[in-house]
Amino acid sequence: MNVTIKDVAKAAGVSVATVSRVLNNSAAVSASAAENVNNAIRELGYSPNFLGRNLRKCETNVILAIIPSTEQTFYSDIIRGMQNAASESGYDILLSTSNSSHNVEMRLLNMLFNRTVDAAILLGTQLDVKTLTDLNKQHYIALCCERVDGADVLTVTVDDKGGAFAAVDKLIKMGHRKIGMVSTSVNSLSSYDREQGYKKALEENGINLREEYIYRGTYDFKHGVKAFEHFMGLPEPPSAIFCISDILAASVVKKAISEGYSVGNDISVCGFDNILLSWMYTPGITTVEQPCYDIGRTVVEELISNINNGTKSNKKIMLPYKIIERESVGQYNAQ
Amino acid sequence: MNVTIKDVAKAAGVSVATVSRVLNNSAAVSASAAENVNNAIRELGYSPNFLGRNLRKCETNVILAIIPSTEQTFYSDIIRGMQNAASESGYDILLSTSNSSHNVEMRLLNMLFNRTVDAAILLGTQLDVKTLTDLNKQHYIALCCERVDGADVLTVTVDDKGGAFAAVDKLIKMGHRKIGMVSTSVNSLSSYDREQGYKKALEENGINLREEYIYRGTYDFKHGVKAFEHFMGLPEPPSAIFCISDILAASVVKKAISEGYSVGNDISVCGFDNILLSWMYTPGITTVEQPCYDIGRTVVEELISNINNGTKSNKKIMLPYKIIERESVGQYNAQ
DNA sequence: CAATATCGTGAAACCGATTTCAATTGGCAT
DNA sequence: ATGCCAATTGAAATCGGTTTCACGATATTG
Repeated sequence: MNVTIKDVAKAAGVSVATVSRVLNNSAAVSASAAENVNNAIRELGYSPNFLGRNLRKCETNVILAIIPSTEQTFYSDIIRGMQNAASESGYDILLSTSNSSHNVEMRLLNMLFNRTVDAAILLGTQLDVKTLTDLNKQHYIALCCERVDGADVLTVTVDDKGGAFAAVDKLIKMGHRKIGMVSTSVNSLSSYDREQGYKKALEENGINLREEYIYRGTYDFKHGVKAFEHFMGLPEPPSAIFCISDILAASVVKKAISEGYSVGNDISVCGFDNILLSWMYTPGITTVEQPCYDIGRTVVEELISNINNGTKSNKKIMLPYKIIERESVGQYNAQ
Repeated sequence: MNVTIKDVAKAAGVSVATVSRVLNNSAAVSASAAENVNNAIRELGYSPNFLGRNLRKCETNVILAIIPSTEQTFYSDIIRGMQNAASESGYDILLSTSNSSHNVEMRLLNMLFNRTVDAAILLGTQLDVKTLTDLNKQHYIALCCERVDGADVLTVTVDDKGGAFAAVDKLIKMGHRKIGMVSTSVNSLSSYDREQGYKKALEENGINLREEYIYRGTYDFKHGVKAFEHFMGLPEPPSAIFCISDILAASVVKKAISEGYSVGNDISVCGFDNILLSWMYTPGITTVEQPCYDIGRTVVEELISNINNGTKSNKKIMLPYKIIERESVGQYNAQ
């Protein structure tokens, strides 16, 4: 049924070894033989079976990227960066979603064990430090966007703490003293780091931390609404709210508007990520931009460099953020 | 270095054939032999190499889904549906993005030729009818969300024309007579079908079609802004605007608000897709919902059924839409 | 001119699994 | 005790490539 390298060899009147050499430019082949082979390939419509090839070479040139969910447009540019970097080295990126499920993640990582892919990139993971470190000893893996404390694994993230610090510091410089934060209670170090940045900004500006000003929920947009309700129920509601994601920020903004607030005047809201939504919203949402494309490129470049050199650099790379000013944040005005 | 089936066989004191039988439950193996094998597998930490396995079985149990871009959250539920349906049959879904590039798409489809995957699903494609039909003769492929006229290929979409008809008919029933449409000039039949639904609704309600009421750009959100400017520059601007996507609708709404319009009162805007954004926007955007999860499930179920039966049903399946009413559409009020 | 290096080539081993086929074993009926 | 059948089992073929190695032919060197 399918045309194999043997058929090509027969049609070209050469051995399979010669065909293979032509396919891979792996050794000198006479011009006439090469021409015969190429003609045969064209005539027969031959395409090499990668299962045979990969089995022999013990490599697939495929890198698996596991994303928690496709719900956030956030990953779009990261993936583009990954794919560009990968294709420059002859690799392909395959995506799969884990739905933040430990079981699904393990099932997907099985593709590493069974050699379907050469490496895996985890954009957020449910695995613990030990599992990750062990995994990294046997295989090529990397963490992206979400670090894991103590895991000795190649990791590329934005400067979460720095970005949060800069955003909150900016709010303070604009006169805000009562600043709420919408964070998560889930086991996520990016949230934790952003909280640290928030706290540092308060501290450096001589503002006391108030526990009731930190709301912890999940990444789900519904928690933006709940956070806003919580803050506005306080005796002294904050005049500005810093959110660990644009989705949560948009949700806070929506609720604020529906309650009759003028966002950017009565209350300021700042997000994180700079996804399309923050640009499109009315009012535009001030946010901390992640260098998504570069994050994607960097993690793949480092990973392929490890593969090619047979090393495990396990670098921890932190890329710079950028503050994007829009209309959802304004000068503090005492009423 | 790596532990193979041979190592397991040696450790368990049986032949590789017996190990294989245990791995696949393919034939009767004595309880004692099975136990030895399982112990050896556990002790050695053995995981079968799928390249060898797949090479021999001529199957990978992997389906490739090619999405034009990850930019639109729209695909999230479709992919979830695909993955659920796939895993029920022991398949995995791999995603890749083509960035709407013909070249990238062909490079990805190469995974079909080289047997890296068993089948491919195209969510939008740059390929022409002949290429698709030929491809479908040699391999298992399917179209999802975006049909191609005349392509004899399994296709699953929403009822684009029906959804657009219902949305525009609703606008008319609410008193609107001057209705703009934001469409695309790109080669996309979903846009075309939605235009047909728009035209049909006008016709059935005895409203003359005005060419200047149809703006054609691309899917890029910037075209929402341009469309709005175009419409408002007309001598008789429309009182309602129907958009072929929520992204474009949100962009129209943003521009309208920034121009001082009260969306839902001064002007009505309706989208298509029902992505998260349409819910989160202020005002909430009235839209036509696609049954994304079911679309994903259905296309995978049909595809796997084709693979298992060795058939090519090439069905054209159209799933029902649902109108979601929010605040961006209101009764026509003559000013 | 002899000795040696280089080039092009094919036969065969190999990657790691599955599957066919034949052989061995044990149980049961006669 | 003999014959027959079913249940286990392993040797070997196979999937489709890549790569090693040996060999003959040609080119280069002293």
